[in-house]
Amino acid sequence: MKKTETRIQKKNHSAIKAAGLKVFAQFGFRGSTLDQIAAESGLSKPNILYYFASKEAIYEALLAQLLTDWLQPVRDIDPAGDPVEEILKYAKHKLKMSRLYPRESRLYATEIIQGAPRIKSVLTGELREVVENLTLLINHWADAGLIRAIDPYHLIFSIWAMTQHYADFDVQVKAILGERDHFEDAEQYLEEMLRRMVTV
Amino acid sequence: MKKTETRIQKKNHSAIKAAGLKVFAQFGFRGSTLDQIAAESGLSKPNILYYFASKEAIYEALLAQLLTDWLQPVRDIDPAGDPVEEILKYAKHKLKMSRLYPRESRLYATEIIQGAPRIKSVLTGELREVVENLTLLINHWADAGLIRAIDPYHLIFSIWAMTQHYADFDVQVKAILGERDHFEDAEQYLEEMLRRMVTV
DNA sequence: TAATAATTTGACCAACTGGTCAAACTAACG
DNA sequence: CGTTAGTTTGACCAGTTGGTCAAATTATTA
Repeated sequence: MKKTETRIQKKNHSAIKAAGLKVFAQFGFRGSTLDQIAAESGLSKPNILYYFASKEAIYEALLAQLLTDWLQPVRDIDPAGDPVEEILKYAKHKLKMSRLYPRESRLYATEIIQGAPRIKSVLTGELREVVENLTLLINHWADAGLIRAIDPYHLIFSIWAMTQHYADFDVQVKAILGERDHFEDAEQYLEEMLRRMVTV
Repeated sequence: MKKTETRIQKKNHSAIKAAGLKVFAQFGFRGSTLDQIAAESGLSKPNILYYFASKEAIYEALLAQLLTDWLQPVRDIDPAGDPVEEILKYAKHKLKMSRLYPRESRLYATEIIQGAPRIKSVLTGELREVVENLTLLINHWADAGLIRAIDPYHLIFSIWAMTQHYADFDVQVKAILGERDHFEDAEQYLEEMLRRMVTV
Protein backbone atom coordinates (compact mmCIF):
# COMPACT_ATOMS: atom_id res chain seq x y z
CA MET A 1 0.00 0.00 0.00
CA LYS A 2 3.03 2.25 0.04
CA LYS A 3 4.49 0.93 -3.19
CA THR A 4 2.90 3.79 -5.11
CA GLU A 5 6.19 5.67 -5.16
CA THR A 6 7.11 7.06 -8.53
CA ARG A 7 10.59 6.81 -9.95
CA ILE A 8 10.87 10.58 -9.58
CA GLN A 9 9.50 10.50 -6.07
CA LYS A 10 12.00 7.86 -5.06
CA LYS A 11 14.85 9.84 -6.51
CA ASN A 12 13.83 13.14 -4.95
CA HIS A 13 12.91 11.73 -1.57
CA SER A 14 16.35 10.26 -1.25
CA ALA A 15 18.06 13.33 -2.67
CA ILE A 16 16.32 15.46 -0.06
CA LYS A 17 17.16 13.08 2.75
CA ALA A 18 20.79 12.93 1.67
CA ALA A 19 20.98 16.71 1.58
CA GLY A 20 19.12 17.00 4.87
CA LEU A 21 21.48 14.58 6.52
CA LYS A 22 24.46 16.62 5.43
CA VAL A 23 23.00 19.90 6.59
CA PHE A 24 21.29 18.78 9.81
CA ALA A 25 24.35 16.82 10.91
CA GLN A 26 26.43 19.95 10.68
CA PHE A 27 24.11 22.62 12.01
CA GLY A 28 21.47 20.79 14.02
CA PHE A 29 17.76 21.22 13.42
CA ARG A 30 17.41 24.86 14.30
CA GLY A 31 20.65 25.89 12.71
CA SER A 32 19.71 24.40 9.36
CA THR A 33 17.60 26.10 6.72
CA LEU A 34 15.46 24.81 3.92
CA ASP A 35 17.47 26.95 1.55
CA GLN A 36 20.63 25.05 2.50
CA ILE A 37 18.90 21.74 1.95
CA ALA A 38 17.52 23.04 -1.32
CA ALA A 39 20.94 24.15 -2.52
CA GLU A 40 22.53 20.89 -1.42
CA SER A 41 19.90 18.71 -3.07
CA GLY A 42 19.66 20.75 -6.25
CA LEU A 43 15.92 21.18 -5.82
CA SER A 44 14.00 24.37 -5.26
CA LYS A 45 12.59 25.12 -1.83
CA PRO A 46 8.93 24.79 -2.83
CA ASN A 47 9.77 21.56 -4.57
CA ILE A 48 11.24 20.19 -1.38
CA LEU A 49 8.04 21.08 0.42
CA TYR A 50 6.15 19.21 -2.25
CA TYR A 51 7.85 16.02 -1.10
CA PHE A 52 8.03 16.68 2.62
CA ALA A 53 5.36 18.49 4.58
CA SER A 54 7.86 20.58 6.50
CA LYS A 55 11.47 21.00 7.52
CA GLU A 56 10.63 19.01 10.62
CA ALA A 57 9.26 16.14 8.53
CA ILE A 58 12.62 15.74 6.79
CA TYR A 59 14.43 15.73 10.09
CA GLU A 60 12.10 13.19 11.59
CA ALA A 61 12.32 10.91 8.59
CA LEU A 62 16.08 10.91 9.03
CA LEU A 63 15.90 10.24 12.74
CA ALA A 64 13.46 7.38 12.31
CA GLN A 65 15.71 5.68 9.78
CA LEU A 66 18.70 6.31 11.98
CA LEU A 67 17.25 4.75 15.09
CA THR A 68 16.43 1.58 13.23
CA ASP A 69 19.96 1.24 11.87
CA TRP A 70 21.39 2.17 15.23
CA LEU A 71 19.74 -0.56 17.25
CA GLN A 72 20.17 -3.37 14.78
CA PRO A 73 23.76 -4.29 15.69
CA VAL A 74 22.77 -4.78 19.30
CA ARG A 75 20.06 -7.17 18.26
CA ASP A 76 22.58 -9.02 16.12
CA ILE A 77 24.56 -10.08 19.16
CA ASP A 78 24.32 -13.84 19.43
CA PRO A 79 23.68 -15.07 22.99
CA ALA A 80 24.93 -18.48 21.93
CA GLY A 81 28.16 -17.18 20.45
CA ASP A 82 31.50 -16.84 22.17
CA PRO A 83 30.98 -13.96 24.64
CA VAL A 84 34.27 -12.17 24.17
CA GLU A 85 34.05 -12.43 20.40
CA GLU A 86 30.44 -11.27 20.36
CA ILE A 87 31.29 -8.15 22.33
CA LEU A 88 34.25 -7.48 20.08
CA LYS A 89 32.16 -8.07 17.00
CA TYR A 90 29.65 -5.56 18.22
CA ALA A 91 32.28 -2.95 18.99
CA LYS A 92 33.91 -3.41 15.60
CA HIS A 93 30.55 -3.12 13.91
CA LYS A 94 29.92 0.17 15.67
CA LEU A 95 33.35 1.42 14.72
CA LYS A 96 32.74 0.52 11.12
CA MET A 97 29.50 2.47 11.18
CA SER A 98 31.41 5.48 12.45
CA ARG A 99 33.76 5.18 9.52
CA LEU A 100 31.10 4.59 6.90
CA TYR A 101 28.32 6.80 8.23
CA PRO A 102 29.92 9.64 10.16
CA ARG A 103 27.16 12.05 9.23
CA GLU A 104 24.50 9.81 10.70
CA SER A 105 26.55 9.58 13.86
CA ARG A 106 26.90 13.33 14.05
CA LEU A 107 23.21 13.85 13.42
CA TYR A 108 22.40 11.53 16.27
CA ALA A 109 24.98 13.17 18.51
CA THR A 110 23.60 16.63 17.85
CA GLU A 111 20.11 15.47 18.63
CA ILE A 112 21.19 13.89 21.91
CA ILE A 113 23.38 16.81 22.97
CA GLN A 114 20.45 19.12 22.42
CA GLY A 115 18.42 17.08 24.85
CA ALA A 116 16.84 14.64 22.39
CA PRO A 117 13.61 16.67 22.25
CA ARG A 118 12.19 14.56 19.45
CA ILE A 119 13.33 11.08 20.44
CA LYS A 120 13.35 11.02 24.20
CA SER A 121 10.54 8.50 24.17
CA VAL A 122 12.63 6.17 22.02
CA LEU A 123 15.51 6.49 24.44
CA THR A 124 13.44 5.56 27.47
CA GLY A 125 11.52 3.00 25.43
CA GLU A 126 13.09 0.96 22.70
CA LEU A 127 16.71 1.86 23.38
CA ARG A 128 16.45 1.29 27.08
CA GLU A 129 14.78 -2.06 26.51
CA VAL A 130 17.40 -3.24 24.06
CA VAL A 131 20.17 -2.16 26.39
CA GLU A 132 18.45 -3.82 29.31
CA ASN A 133 18.44 -7.11 27.47
CA LEU A 134 22.06 -6.75 26.56
CA THR A 135 23.06 -6.09 30.15
CA LEU A 136 21.18 -9.20 31.22
CA LEU A 137 23.10 -11.20 28.67
CA ILE A 138 26.42 -9.73 29.78
CA ASN A 139 25.63 -10.44 33.40
CA HIS A 140 24.66 -13.95 32.44
CA TRP A 141 27.96 -14.43 30.68
CA ALA A 142 29.77 -13.08 33.71
CA ASP A 143 27.89 -15.37 36.08
CA ALA A 144 28.86 -18.31 33.91
CA GLY A 145 32.47 -17.26 34.20
CA LEU A 146 32.79 -16.69 30.46
CA ILE A 147 33.78 -13.06 30.83
CA ARG A 148 35.03 -10.95 33.68
CA ALA A 149 32.47 -9.51 36.09
CA ILE A 150 32.01 -5.97 34.92
CA ASP A 151 29.43 -3.19 34.99
CA PRO A 152 27.53 -3.94 31.78
CA TYR A 153 26.00 -0.47 31.45
CA HIS A 154 29.29 1.36 31.56
CA LEU A 155 30.86 -1.24 29.31
CA ILE A 156 28.22 -0.44 26.72
CA PHE A 157 28.68 3.30 27.23
CA SER A 158 32.40 2.99 26.77
CA ILE A 159 31.95 1.10 23.52
CA TRP A 160 29.55 3.70 22.23
CA ALA A 161 31.75 6.56 23.36
CA MET A 162 34.98 5.23 21.89
CA THR A 163 33.52 4.25 18.55
CA GLN A 164 31.35 7.28 17.96
CA HIS A 165 34.19 9.55 18.98
CA TYR A 166 35.95 8.88 15.68
CA ALA A 167 32.93 10.07 13.73
CA ASP A 168 31.72 12.91 15.92
CA PHE A 169 35.12 14.39 16.73
CA ASP A 170 36.58 13.65 13.34
CA VAL A 171 38.11 17.10 12.82
CA GLN A 172 39.82 16.93 16.19
CA VAL A 173 41.17 13.46 15.55
CA LYS A 174 42.45 14.57 12.16
CA ALA A 175 43.95 17.74 13.61
CA ILE A 176 46.03 15.54 15.88
CA LEU A 177 46.74 12.51 13.72
CA GLY A 178 46.77 14.13 10.31
CA GLU A 179 44.49 13.33 7.41
CA ARG A 180 45.43 9.72 6.81
CA ASP A 181 43.00 6.98 7.74
CA HIS A 182 43.26 6.14 11.41
CA PHE A 183 40.49 3.58 11.70
CA GLU A 184 42.81 0.60 11.47
CA ASP A 185 44.81 1.74 14.46
CA ALA A 186 41.61 2.61 16.27
CA GLU A 187 40.22 -0.86 15.68
CA GLN A 188 43.36 -2.51 16.91
CA TYR A 189 43.45 -0.33 20.01
CA LEU A 190 39.76 -0.89 20.70
CA GLU A 191 40.09 -4.63 20.33
CA GLU A 192 43.04 -4.79 22.67
CA MET A 193 41.36 -2.60 25.23
CA LEU A 194 38.09 -4.49 25.25
CA ARG A 195 39.72 -7.87 25.22
CA ARG A 196 41.81 -6.90 28.20
CA MET A 197 38.76 -5.55 29.96
CA VAL A 198 36.45 -8.42 29.30
CA THR A 199 38.44 -11.64 29.31
CA VAL A 200 38.70 -13.42 32.64
CA MET B 1 45.19 48.02 31.33
CA LYS B 2 42.08 45.90 31.27
CA LYS B 3 41.27 46.46 34.92
CA THR B 4 38.91 49.26 33.95
CA GLU B 5 35.95 46.93 34.26
CA THR B 6 33.07 48.39 36.20
CA ARG B 7 31.16 46.46 38.81
CA ILE B 8 28.18 46.54 36.47
CA GLN B 9 30.27 45.50 33.50
CA LYS B 10 31.68 42.58 35.39
CA LYS B 11 28.24 41.43 36.47
CA ASN B 12 26.68 41.78 33.04
CA HIS B 13 29.56 40.29 31.12
CA SER B 14 29.37 37.18 33.20
CA ALA B 15 25.57 37.09 33.12
CA ILE B 16 25.68 37.21 29.33
CA LYS B 17 28.35 34.55 29.12
CA ALA B 18 26.43 32.29 31.48
CA ALA B 19 23.29 32.72 29.43
CA GLY B 20 25.21 32.28 26.20
CA LEU B 21 26.77 29.09 27.45
CA LYS B 22 23.39 27.65 28.27
CA VAL B 23 21.87 28.56 24.93
CA PHE B 24 24.81 27.87 22.63
CA ALA B 25 25.50 24.51 24.30
CA GLN B 26 21.99 23.42 23.48
CA PHE B 27 21.42 24.84 20.02
CA GLY B 28 24.85 25.51 18.59
CA PHE B 29 25.88 28.87 17.22
CA ARG B 30 23.47 29.14 14.33
CA GLY B 31 20.58 27.63 16.21
CA SER B 32 20.82 30.15 19.02
CA THR B 33 19.30 33.61 18.98
CA LEU B 34 20.17 36.80 20.79
CA ASP B 35 16.59 36.89 22.04
CA GLN B 36 17.12 33.59 23.81
CA ILE B 37 20.30 34.83 25.40
CA ALA B 38 18.56 38.05 26.33
CA ALA B 39 15.69 36.20 27.98
CA GLU B 40 18.06 33.83 29.76
CA SER B 41 20.28 36.60 31.06
CA GLY B 42 17.49 38.97 32.00
CA LEU B 43 18.95 41.76 29.86
CA SER B 44 17.46 43.36 26.81
CA LYS B 45 18.85 42.54 23.41
CA PRO B 46 20.32 46.00 22.72
CA ASN B 47 21.85 45.93 26.16
CA ILE B 48 23.59 42.68 25.36
CA LEU B 49 25.02 44.25 22.24
CA TYR B 50 26.27 47.08 24.39
CA TYR B 51 28.55 44.63 26.16
CA PHE B 52 29.43 42.36 23.26
CA ALA B 53 29.94 43.56 19.73
CA SER B 54 27.94 40.71 18.23
CA LYS B 55 26.44 37.29 18.81
CA GLU B 56 29.65 35.87 17.46
CA ALA B 57 31.70 37.81 20.01
CA ILE B 58 29.86 36.13 22.86
CA TYR B 59 30.39 32.73 21.33
CA GLU B 60 34.07 33.35 20.79
CA ALA B 61 34.59 34.63 24.31
CA LEU B 62 33.10 31.39 25.58
CA LEU B 63 35.23 29.26 23.30
CA ALA B 64 38.41 31.05 24.27
CA GLN B 65 37.76 30.54 27.97
CA LEU B 66 36.83 26.94 27.32
CA LEU B 67 39.98 26.05 25.45
CA THR B 68 42.12 27.36 28.27
CA ASP B 69 40.28 25.31 30.89
CA TRP B 70 40.29 22.32 28.60
CA LEU B 71 44.01 22.09 28.09
CA GLN B 72 45.05 22.82 31.66
CA PRO B 73 44.57 19.29 33.06
CA VAL B 74 46.89 17.88 30.39
CA ARG B 75 49.57 20.33 31.42
CA ASP B 76 49.06 19.33 35.04
CA ILE B 77 50.28 15.81 34.35
CA ASP B 78 53.50 15.33 36.26
CA PRO B 79 56.21 13.59 34.23
CA ALA B 80 57.97 12.73 37.49
CA GLY B 81 54.90 11.19 39.08
CA ASP B 82 53.84 7.57 39.05
CA PRO B 83 52.80 6.94 35.43
CA VAL B 84 49.72 4.83 36.07
CA GLU B 85 48.48 7.18 38.76
CA GLU B 86 49.13 10.24 36.62
CA ILE B 87 47.08 8.84 33.77
CA LEU B 88 44.33 7.88 36.16
CA LYS B 89 44.43 11.27 37.81
CA TYR B 90 44.04 12.92 34.45
CA ALA B 91 41.11 10.73 33.47
CA LYS B 92 39.38 11.36 36.77
CA HIS B 93 39.92 15.07 36.39
CA LYS B 94 38.30 14.99 32.98
CA LEU B 95 35.40 12.97 34.33
CA LYS B 96 34.91 15.46 37.11
CA MET B 97 34.81 18.26 34.58
CA SER B 98 32.08 16.40 32.74
CA ARG B 99 30.08 16.21 35.92
CA LEU B 100 30.66 19.80 37.00
CA TYR B 101 30.65 21.54 33.64
CA PRO B 102 28.47 19.53 31.29
CA ARG B 103 27.39 22.60 29.38
CA GLU B 104 30.94 23.55 28.57
CA SER B 105 31.51 20.03 27.35
CA ARG B 106 28.44 20.15 25.16
CA LEU B 107 29.39 23.54 23.76
CA TYR B 108 32.77 22.18 22.81
CA ALA B 109 31.24 19.03 21.36
CA THR B 110 28.81 21.01 19.22
CA GLU B 111 31.61 23.16 17.89
CA ILE B 112 33.74 20.15 17.00
CA ILE B 113 30.89 18.20 15.45
CA GLN B 114 30.11 21.18 13.26
CA GLY B 115 33.64 21.07 11.95
CA ALA B 116 35.26 23.46 14.43
CA PRO B 117 35.00 26.38 11.99
CA ARG B 118 36.16 28.88 14.60
CA ILE B 119 38.83 26.93 16.43
CA LYS B 120 40.42 24.70 13.85
CA SER B 121 43.65 26.62 14.19
CA VAL B 122 43.71 25.90 17.90
CA LEU B 123 43.19 22.21 17.23
CA THR B 124 46.08 21.97 14.81
CA GLY B 125 48.15 24.34 16.93
CA GLU B 126 47.98 24.40 20.68
CA LEU B 127 45.92 21.25 21.18
CA ARG B 128 48.03 19.22 18.84
CA GLU B 129 51.19 20.41 20.48
CA VAL B 130 49.97 19.61 23.96
CA VAL B 131 48.85 16.17 22.85
CA GLU B 132 52.14 15.61 21.08
CA ASN B 133 54.02 16.24 24.28
CA LEU B 134 51.75 13.92 26.21
CA THR B 135 52.27 11.11 23.72
CA LEU B 136 56.01 11.57 24.02
CA LEU B 137 55.71 11.25 27.77
CA ILE B 138 53.53 8.16 27.50
CA ASN B 139 55.94 6.57 25.07
CA HIS B 140 58.78 7.41 27.38
CA TRP B 141 57.00 5.74 30.26
CA ALA B 142 56.36 2.71 28.11
CA ASP B 143 59.99 2.51 27.02
CA ALA B 144 61.03 2.61 30.64
CA GLY B 145 58.71 -0.31 31.31
CA LEU B 146 56.59 1.71 33.73
CA ILE B 147 53.39 1.19 31.75
CA ARG B 148 52.35 -1.20 29.04
CA ALA B 149 53.31 -0.36 25.47
CA ILE B 150 50.21 1.18 24.02
CA ASP B 151 49.14 3.58 21.28
CA PRO B 152 49.26 6.88 23.16
CA TYR B 153 47.03 8.76 20.74
CA HIS B 154 44.17 6.33 20.95
CA LEU B 155 44.62 6.05 24.67
CA ILE B 156 44.07 9.78 24.94
CA PHE B 157 41.10 9.62 22.57
CA SER B 158 39.52 6.87 24.61
CA ILE B 159 39.89 8.88 27.81
CA TRP B 160 38.33 11.91 26.18
CA ALA B 161 35.55 9.89 24.64
CA MET B 162 34.58 7.99 27.75
CA THR B 163 34.64 10.98 30.08
CA GLN B 164 32.92 13.46 27.81
CA HIS B 165 30.29 10.92 26.95
CA TYR B 166 28.69 11.35 30.36
CA ALA B 167 28.27 15.07 29.78
CA ASP B 168 27.43 15.13 26.10
CA PHE B 169 25.09 12.15 26.06
CA ASP B 170 23.64 12.87 29.45
CA VAL B 171 20.01 12.42 28.43
CA GLN B 172 20.78 9.07 26.88
CA VAL B 173 22.69 7.89 29.91
CA LYS B 174 19.86 9.00 32.14
CA ALA B 175 17.27 7.39 29.90
CA ILE B 176 19.03 4.09 30.46
CA LEU B 177 20.25 4.39 34.04
CA GLY B 178 17.55 6.58 35.49
CA GLU B 179 17.99 9.98 37.04
CA ARG B 180 20.21 9.08 39.96
CA ASP B 181 23.86 10.11 39.91
CA HIS B 182 25.93 7.64 37.92
CA PHE B 183 29.31 9.34 38.10
CA GLU B 184 30.58 7.20 40.98
CA ASP B 185 30.01 4.01 39.03
CA ALA B 186 31.46 5.64 35.95
CA GLU B 187 34.60 6.61 37.82
CA GLN B 188 35.03 3.15 39.23
CA TYR B 189 34.54 1.58 35.83
CA LEU B 190 36.89 4.02 34.14
CA GLU B 191 39.58 3.46 36.73
CA GLU B 192 39.39 -0.29 36.41
CA MET B 193 39.41 -0.14 32.64
CA LEU B 194 42.37 2.20 32.39
CA ARG B 195 44.33 0.45 35.08
CA ARG B 196 43.90 -2.83 33.28
CA MET B 197 44.86 -1.24 30.00
CA VAL B 198 47.90 0.59 31.21
CA THR B 199 49.61 -1.45 33.90
CA VAL B 200 52.27 -3.82 32.71
C1' DT C 1 24.47 69.09 43.85
C1' DA C 2 25.60 69.54 39.10
C1' DA C 3 27.80 67.78 35.43
C1' DT C 4 29.60 64.02 33.19
C1' DA C 5 30.01 59.21 32.04
C1' DA C 6 27.98 54.77 31.86
C1' DT C 7 23.91 52.05 31.12
C1' DT C 8 19.39 50.76 29.35
C1' DT C 9 15.69 50.74 26.21
C1' DG C 10 11.84 51.26 22.58
C1' DA C 11 11.43 51.80 17.96
C1' DC C 12 13.22 50.51 13.99
C1' DC C 13 15.56 48.10 9.80
C1' DA C 14 17.11 45.04 6.17
C1' DA C 15 18.00 40.30 5.55
C1' DC C 16 16.44 35.83 6.20
C1' DT C 17 13.16 32.23 7.71
C1' DG C 18 9.58 28.40 6.86
C1' DG C 19 5.88 28.00 4.27
C1' DT C 20 1.93 29.00 0.53
C1' DC C 21 -0.13 29.13 -3.98
C1' DA C 22 -1.52 29.62 -8.56
C1' DA C 23 0.38 28.93 -12.74
C1' DA C 24 3.58 26.65 -15.79
C1' DC C 25 5.71 22.65 -17.11
C1' DT C 26 6.61 17.62 -17.85
C1' DA C 27 5.83 12.58 -17.76
C1' DA C 28 2.70 8.79 -18.35
C1' DC C 29 -0.75 6.43 -20.42
C1' DG C 30 -4.87 5.19 -23.13
C1' DC D 1 -1.74 12.46 -30.01
C1' DG D 2 -4.36 14.36 -26.30
C1' DT D 3 -5.61 14.16 -21.71
C1' DT D 4 -4.64 13.68 -17.14
C1' DA D 5 -1.79 13.16 -13.15
C1' DG D 6 2.44 14.37 -11.32
C1' DT D 7 6.11 17.85 -10.90
C1' DT D 8 8.39 22.37 -10.65
C1' DT D 9 8.72 27.16 -9.92
C1' DG D 10 8.43 32.44 -9.31
C1' DA D 11 6.23 35.51 -6.61
C1' DC D 12 4.81 36.21 -2.36
C1' DC D 13 3.86 36.41 2.91
C1' DA D 14 4.13 36.91 7.86
C1' DG D 15 7.26 36.09 11.51
C1' DT D 16 11.99 36.09 13.10
C1' DT D 17 16.76 37.37 12.91
C1' DG D 18 21.09 40.17 14.15
C1' DG D 19 21.99 44.60 14.64
C1' DT D 20 21.42 50.11 14.97
C1' DC D 21 20.41 54.44 17.13
C1' DA D 22 18.75 58.34 19.43
C1' DA D 23 16.76 59.24 23.56
C1' DA D 24 15.94 58.20 28.33
C1' DT D 25 17.66 56.62 32.59
C1' DT D 26 21.00 55.68 36.15
C1' DA D 27 25.60 55.75 38.36
C1' DT D 28 29.84 58.26 39.30
C1' DT D 29 32.49 61.91 40.45
C1' DA D 30 34.09 66.79 40.85
